[in-house]
Amino acid sequence: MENKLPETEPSKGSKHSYTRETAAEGVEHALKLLEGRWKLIILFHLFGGQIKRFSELERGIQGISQKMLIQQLRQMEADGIVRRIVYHQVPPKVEYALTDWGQALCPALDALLTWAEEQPTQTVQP
Amino acid sequence: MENKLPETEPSKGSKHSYTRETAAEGVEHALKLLEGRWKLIILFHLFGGQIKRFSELERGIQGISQKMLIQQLRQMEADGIVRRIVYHQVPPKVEYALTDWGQALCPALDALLTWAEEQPTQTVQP
DNA sequence: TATGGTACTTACGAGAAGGTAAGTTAATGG
DNA sequence: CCATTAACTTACCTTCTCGTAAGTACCATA
Repeated sequence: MENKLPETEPSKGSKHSYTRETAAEGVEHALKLLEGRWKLIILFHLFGGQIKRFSELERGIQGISQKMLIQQLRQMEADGIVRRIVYHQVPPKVEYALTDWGQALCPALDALLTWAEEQPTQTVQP
Repeated sequence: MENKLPETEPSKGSKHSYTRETAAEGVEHALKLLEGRWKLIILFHLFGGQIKRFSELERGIQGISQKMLIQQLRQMEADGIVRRIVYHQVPPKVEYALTDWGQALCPALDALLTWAEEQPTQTVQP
């Protein structure tokens, strides 16, 4: 049984070569950066070069707590996805933006979104 | 500061149009299908049209328990990613393969892998 | 001296996810 | 009659994630 897809395994043309294990690890590593109840929504608030203050994000994201907002932002900052810009003022002002690499997530998320759109409707047999 | 990426937000050319919230939900939905300690490694064992028995997967995946293997396979089956082929024999024989849609994950995972490869090396300031 | 605004930080608890180990089923060969 | 084999299933426990709620620091203003 042959399959007609142009690619049957990821990374056929990559500069790296992967085994099943290292490819899975690589993708797992990428997914770990995106896992977290609030990361994607934060990401989408910052895509397109947008720069937002902490309080703007807090107001813009329905249901998030300060603790979670800060936690997810800090993780993404540590991962190199988010840039933190501090103004030394009182009251404090801190802005958040994506790094170039963070912005580069777009096409990848787009591919996932497109894939998800094609999900066949489930046929449930009783 | 301008960013040079051709796309600044996901799904510019999609047949669907997304708000920040619906796009985030869509990607979250896609990620949820892939989350789980063992799903990716299973996926990579089945990519390329491979068909494997339960016991082959069990032997091929280092450290997985039967409980987890079955759990993750069943979830992916319910999600339409994995196909389950039962032979009515004793002792039992059950094979697992990817659906066409499951195979179509490849380019999306490839995009993620490529993105992850480009992660800049972190500069940690003491 | 008291109040407010912004960006955090901490303590505590509930629930989900994952691990280990043992049990179940059903036909077949000895 | 008993053991074997493959594919599960169940009970129980630990660990991780997330949520709520409250507190902190700093300076400006009234």
